[in-house]
Amino acid sequence: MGATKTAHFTGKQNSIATLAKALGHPARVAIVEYLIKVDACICGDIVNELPLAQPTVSQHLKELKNAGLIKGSIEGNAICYCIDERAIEKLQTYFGSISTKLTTRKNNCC
Amino acid sequence: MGATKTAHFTGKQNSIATLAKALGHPARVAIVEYLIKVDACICGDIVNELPLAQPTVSQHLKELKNAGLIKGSIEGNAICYCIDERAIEKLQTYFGSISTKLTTRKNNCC
DNA sequence: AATCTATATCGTAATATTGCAATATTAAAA
DNA sequence: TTTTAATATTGCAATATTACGATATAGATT
Repeated sequence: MGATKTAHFTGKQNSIATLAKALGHPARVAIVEYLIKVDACICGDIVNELPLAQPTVSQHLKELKNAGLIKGSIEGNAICYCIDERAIEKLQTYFGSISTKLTTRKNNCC
Repeated sequence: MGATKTAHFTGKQNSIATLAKALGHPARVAIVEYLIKVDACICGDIVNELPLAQPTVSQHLKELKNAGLIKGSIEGNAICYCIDERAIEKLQTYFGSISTKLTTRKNNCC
C-alpha cells in the first residue's frame, strides 16, 4: 500500500484534491503568488525568486503544470510560465460554494 | 533531504500550503463534503461513508484536524466532528482575492 | 463486572515527495 | 561552430504519506 485509492472517489473530488495537492507546498504557493504579482508571463526569474536549487524549482513547476495550475510555453531560449486561470477559478468556485453552504446552514453545533 | 523547507517561506504561504495539503487527498475532500452535506456535527457515520478501513479514516480525520479544517469534540462514547469555518473562509478569501487579481490584470499573454 | 461500540494508536509495508548534484538539452550569442 | 544561458532530466538519499491489521482505550449498555 501507500498509493492513494483515487478510483473510489468521484471525479470532482479527485480533481479538487489534485489542485489542492499542487498547492500543498509553500514553494508552489510562492510560485503561483509570484506569477500573479508580476502580472505577466515570466521567462526566467522564477529560480532566483525561490530559496531552492534550480532542479527543485523545475520539479515544482512541473507539478504545478501537471495539476493544471500553470501553463508553460517555449519562448526562444527560455520558457514562459503563467497562471492557468481556469484552475484558480475552479478553486474559487469550489470554496465559494462551500462557504455559502456554511453561512446559510441551520445546524451550527460546534 | 525529503523534508519541506518551510522556514524559507512566509507564514501565509505556509498556512495556505498546510490547508491545501490537507485537502490534497480525495478521501479528505470527501470527508469535508460529507460534513457540509449533512449540515451538522457528525458522531459516527464517517467511517461508513468512505471506502477505507477505520484506522485509515481515523488518520485522515487527524490530519484534517491538525490542519485546522475540522473540529472534533467528545460526545459520550463517540466523537463529534464538524467543519471549522475559519479554515474554509481563509481558503475562500485567498482564492477569491487571487481570482480578482487575475480578472483585473492587464497582461494576459498566454 | 463483562460486553459492546466507537475511535485511536501502533507497527509496518508500499509508495510518494522533497531536494540537490551531476548531467543533458536546446536555442541564442559570440 | 564553440560558448553561454536557461531549463529539464537523471539518479539518489532522506523523509513523508497512504493504507491496514492488530491492538488499545474509553464510555455506554447489559
